Amino acid sequence: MTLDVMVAGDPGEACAPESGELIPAARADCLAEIFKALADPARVRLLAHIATAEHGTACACHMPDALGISQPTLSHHLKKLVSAGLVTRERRGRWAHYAAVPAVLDVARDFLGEATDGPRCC
Amino acid sequence: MTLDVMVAGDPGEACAPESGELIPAARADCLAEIFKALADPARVRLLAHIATAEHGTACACHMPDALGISQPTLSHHLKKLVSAGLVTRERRGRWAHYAAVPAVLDVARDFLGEATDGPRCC
DNA sequence: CCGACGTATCGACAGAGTTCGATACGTCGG
DNA sequence: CCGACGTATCGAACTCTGTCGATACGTCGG
Repeated sequence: MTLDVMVAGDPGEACAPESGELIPAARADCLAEIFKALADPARVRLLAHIATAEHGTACACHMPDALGISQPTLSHHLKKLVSAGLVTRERRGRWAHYAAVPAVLDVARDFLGEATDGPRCC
Repeated sequence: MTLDVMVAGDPGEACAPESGELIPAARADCLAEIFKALADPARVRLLAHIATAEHGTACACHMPDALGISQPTLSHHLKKLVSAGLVTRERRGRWAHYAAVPAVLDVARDFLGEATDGPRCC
């Protein structure tokens, strides 16, 4: 114990001490949850399919055929999207219709906007 | 064999045959790659830290301390961000400086914009 | 020239995610 | 009432990812 850590605190400090801001962990966790729901090609296509649907809603009956995945896999991916709050599920009779939630997508889009606009300077 | 699959092709067809459009697999794969790079709280904070830095670039020296992760873990996450094209790496002397790539972030933002704007109708 | 420093890579482990077949649940048609 | 249909869940196998300690590489200061 008490090793030779006598180098003290900060030596050179060649780079700026605090360049960028550090967003709170809660916000980072929420954003990561949204992005994690989109971290799969099948779910990206699924969201695009639902969001661009004619009436804003799309039923799941044709999706396995269109995406080339099995029905349980589709249900799994849709569950992920619903859990993340990106889409909502509504059962009409024995068909399930899904609709996108623009508010949650805006959260992710705003974050990317902050990052795209670059530093606050200039 | 030859089970009673005589139900033929399509029965009821209660829902619209083609509600939403299906984006090509290549685009979905590219978008999923970007979102996968952001599917972690540490990388979300990392990107925000880099993008909002004063000169557009941030060095990696203070990051492990700020995020509470070890140095190899930081290097791993930064490698993911660089591989996805979200940030670029530039070595100045023995320090590494990272800068965000707005063009790639715009790709993800545009996709979310399409999904947020909802269906083309109305 | 050599030690100190910042960074990247390697190996290993735990944990989560993706995929499918099989199966259970709820609903419509005859 | 019962079979057919669409959907959700379960279990299992495989892969991917996150995390760390240990270590190698390249650079600066004395």
